Amino acid sequence: MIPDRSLEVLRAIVQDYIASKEPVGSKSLVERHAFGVSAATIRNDMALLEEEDLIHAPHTSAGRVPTDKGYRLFVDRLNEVKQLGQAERQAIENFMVGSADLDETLGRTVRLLSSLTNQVAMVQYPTLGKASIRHIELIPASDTRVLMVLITDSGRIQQHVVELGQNLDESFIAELRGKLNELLAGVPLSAVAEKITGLVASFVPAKQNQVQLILANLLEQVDANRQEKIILAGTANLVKREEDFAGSISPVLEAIEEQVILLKLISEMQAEQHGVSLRIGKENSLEGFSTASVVVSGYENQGSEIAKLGVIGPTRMDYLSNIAAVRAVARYLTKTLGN
Amino acid sequence: MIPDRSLEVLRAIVQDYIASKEPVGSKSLVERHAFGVSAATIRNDMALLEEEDLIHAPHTSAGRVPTDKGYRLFVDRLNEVKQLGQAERQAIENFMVGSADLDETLGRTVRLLSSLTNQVAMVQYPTLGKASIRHIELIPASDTRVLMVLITDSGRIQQHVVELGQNLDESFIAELRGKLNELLAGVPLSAVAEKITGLVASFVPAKQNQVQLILANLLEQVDANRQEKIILAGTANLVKREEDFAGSISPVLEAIEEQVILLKLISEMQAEQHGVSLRIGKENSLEGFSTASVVVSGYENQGSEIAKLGVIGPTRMDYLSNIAAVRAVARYLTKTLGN
DNA sequence: ATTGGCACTCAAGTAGCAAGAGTGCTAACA
DNA sequence: TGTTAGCACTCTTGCTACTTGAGTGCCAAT
Repeated sequence: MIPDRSLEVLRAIVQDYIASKEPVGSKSLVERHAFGVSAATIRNDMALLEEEDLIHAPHTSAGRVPTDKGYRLFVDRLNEVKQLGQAERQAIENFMVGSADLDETLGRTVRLLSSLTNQVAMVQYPTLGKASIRHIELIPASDTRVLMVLITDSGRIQQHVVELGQNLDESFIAELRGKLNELLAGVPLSAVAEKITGLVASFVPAKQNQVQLILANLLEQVDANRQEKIILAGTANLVKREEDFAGSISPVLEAIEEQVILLKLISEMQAEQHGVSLRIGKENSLEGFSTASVVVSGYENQGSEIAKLGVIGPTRMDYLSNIAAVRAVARYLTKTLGN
Repeated sequence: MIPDRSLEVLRAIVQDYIASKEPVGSKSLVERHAFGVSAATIRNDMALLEEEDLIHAPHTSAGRVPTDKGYRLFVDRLNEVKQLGQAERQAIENFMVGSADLDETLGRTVRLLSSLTNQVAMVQYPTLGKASIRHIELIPASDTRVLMVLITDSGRIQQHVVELGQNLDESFIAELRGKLNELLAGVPLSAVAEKITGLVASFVPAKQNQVQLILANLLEQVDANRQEKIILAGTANLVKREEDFAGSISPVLEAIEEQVILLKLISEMQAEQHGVSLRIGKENSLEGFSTASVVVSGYENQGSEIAKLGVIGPTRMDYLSNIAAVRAVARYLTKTLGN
């Protein structure tokens, strides 16, 4: 087992390294922290930590840098997660107040998280897997196009324009709207497909191809809810921190431009302690993320987790602050969504 | 006046510099281009160009680099703008096909432009200043909330949720919807405010505060159309080209994160030749954009320009290709919007 | 277990040097 | 007058060698 003082040394190394971004040596360590022992003793402890693969010396005669494993131990066992300061709490309150619809709320959230952490922030749009349909509206949008609005009981509103290719007939649209709502109100999204089988046949043949079109579009929209979406903010922060990433940041940049990669990344992360999930460096299964860390938390609506949010930054990040920020923002978002 | 051959030399310098990213000297110039004269003669020409502030030597014994003024002369007088290649045209077609609503179309457009130019691309959402209302829809979204959908004759659809604070009354909503459409169908957005004065008074007192709420929201949405919006893609390209920017890119990054700055930048650019507007380096009024160039073109709907799109990159960019791409994408977008 | 001492290593900075690219100028040339 | 060759000069770049300083690892003494 690793003795207590060695763990204290590890904690000091992580803290100093995050603060200074320079490998930290035994001498500066004893200067900055009151260990009550000499540098030579610290060196012995450091040798032990190195053996355990918790720290690592980039060069024979350089100071030490925490390894991924070292960071992991640091966050898991050596620290209480900070509470946010008063100023930050205030900032959150100010930011979130007065958001009306989901788009705006999530937009504000992601910008908030980015400015709070100075990292790249991401917010995933809620998945509607468990949601059900509250109402479907069909509105003529032009001579041949109809706007379909899908409202779910999670409060999400989605709209899409369907091109019918021929002049539309108000009464027919009204009829279809009535039938759809009668059939689908309260139906979970996952059950929509089976519910509407047979609906086409209930219309006069002349209208069947239009019905077909609209239904296909409806299914597409329901499906689009499984195909998730992420919004980002603060990508500029990545560049400002470019040197913090040991290697190149291009894999990270590419991931950020590719929603699919980010979604995969997020979906693999299940909440751990504090309700927050953390992947440090090589813990990320993703190739090229070996110098990046990801902090993610789920947020909820009506008691169940609907999506996730988090930040991406260099492994050399301030884990405690970032975890605190992600957790706090997730809570506020949950609260905001609950109205 | 500057002799023809000197201008040829300028063209050659710009081309070589864009290709190699290295200052270009007299010797390599005669090797790569068949001028039919010796390097010494070229040197004389270069001295002339330098006197005119068209090129500049970073160091006494280095090659020359075009100045902003040099680039300007190059694009204005020394070249035909390229036509896009077959492959690129095909890419545009493929990209744009099958976009249904405005959001999606613009989203595709901006990604297309980014991948075509390998620069940061931006697309401004259409301003609806001249548009008029086609239809207003009010849809109950939950017990106390109503969804307001605003459809304009430019095909744009906007939706917003209004919180009424008390249980809503279907027949009242229907009445309001009827009155609103009767009053506002075909009315230009700019005239909405005056049209609805007095509408509140036509309702029974018990409903007036709800009407007030909804109308306030309607006006807000109409106003939100003046407050413009820009979407971006390919910010990662900026980082890849970081070295291409002489100084730091942080001002550019900040501008990109701040919609307001971008909007200001764009709004100052009026179309010049080829329907494309170009600002090179210090021509940008914006502080910190002295190493960036911006290429912008307007796009149209129903014959009038409704918004702009373009790219941002280092002054050392391939102007001809980028201008061609921006122009082509703007045309395709105009075509797509015209259905 | 801790400590002081000491030899050793390595990165980073500095100085000197040679090579190469490019310039400006001048004098000759067509 | 425009063009050219030649040449001295400048400046960057890369290389090498050297020094310095931070930091280590080990050992013998406490």
